[in-house]
Amino acid sequence: MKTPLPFVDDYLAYLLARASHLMSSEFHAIVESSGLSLMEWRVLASLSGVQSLSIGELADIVLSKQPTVTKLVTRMVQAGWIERLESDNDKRQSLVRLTSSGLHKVTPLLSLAKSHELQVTVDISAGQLKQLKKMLENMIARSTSQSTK
Amino acid sequence: MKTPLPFVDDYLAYLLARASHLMSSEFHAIVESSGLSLMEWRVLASLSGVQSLSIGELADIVLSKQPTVTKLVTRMVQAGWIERLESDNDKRQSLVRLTSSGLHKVTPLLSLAKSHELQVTVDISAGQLKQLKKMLENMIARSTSQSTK
DNA sequence: CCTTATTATATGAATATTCATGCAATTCGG
DNA sequence: CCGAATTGCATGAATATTCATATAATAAGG
Repeated sequence: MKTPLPFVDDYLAYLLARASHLMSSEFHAIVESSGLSLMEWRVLASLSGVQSLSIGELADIVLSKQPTVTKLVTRMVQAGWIERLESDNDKRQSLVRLTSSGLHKVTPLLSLAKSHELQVTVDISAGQLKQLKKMLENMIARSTSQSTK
Repeated sequence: MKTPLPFVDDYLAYLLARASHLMSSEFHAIVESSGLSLMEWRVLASLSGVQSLSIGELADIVLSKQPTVTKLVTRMVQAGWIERLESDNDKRQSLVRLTSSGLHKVTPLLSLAKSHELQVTVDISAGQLKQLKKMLENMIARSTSQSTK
């Protein structure tokens, strides 16, 4: 039944993309019943637990381009979930933080995300999961160190 | 130096998204010098080694929505890399296959993709890499079996 | 068969993303 | 310090994606 896909089947970039897309879109079903898009969820989750982030930091974290995030943030400010504030250190920066409304919106989702992760990884042993995460972290760390060198 | 990100740091969906985004955008630098976007590369790679794929199959494989793929395919047909043909079995389907121009375009990239994978995973042992891929495949397989039940 | 539902794709309007660029604030050399 | 280069963000125009829907072909039920 399974279509053989000569190239993509064993290609790591594709497996990562597919697994990522899978987890995100499964969780999207949960997120959208809160009236949030995936990108909005990512922004709120990124902001939870920190004082504030700049547009640039946010763009890096949510894996989007700066103009995209500028406009996304504008919409989310209008929705009342986040607010802008100016930086003391660097007046070029536009900092963003959760409002209490945004915090209220994202808090239940943080738990739901964790329990979704448990569902998805139910067949993987704790040790294996730790290994998996460590390999992903290493791949990510490798690149950030390379770009610094 | 590393910003602590309370939520996303240990969240599997995020690690996958980040690792995936990383590999794709690194390879994007290679792909774009061939004048291809990432989605165009995915389409060509998906079509290489198979006779043809329908729009729907393609949309599933390249992780996009059907209308997106319909329009992407239209552009790629105009560029001469792929061609449409009609299905004998089901006249609703619009099949797509590589042209010789498309094959010519994608062939060198298939090798480059493999060698890029080797670079990215150089710090991971062969056994670990196999494990990693297996876990990703299992996650993917789990979902497709669930949606069928 | 014939009707009804379903499936595969296309398409137009609405929305979002991206590219190029501009401006203001900061940093860097000398 | 001062000018030149760089950085951070915003913005408008171009492009791409998405949603809703339409159409045609197939499948399913009686």
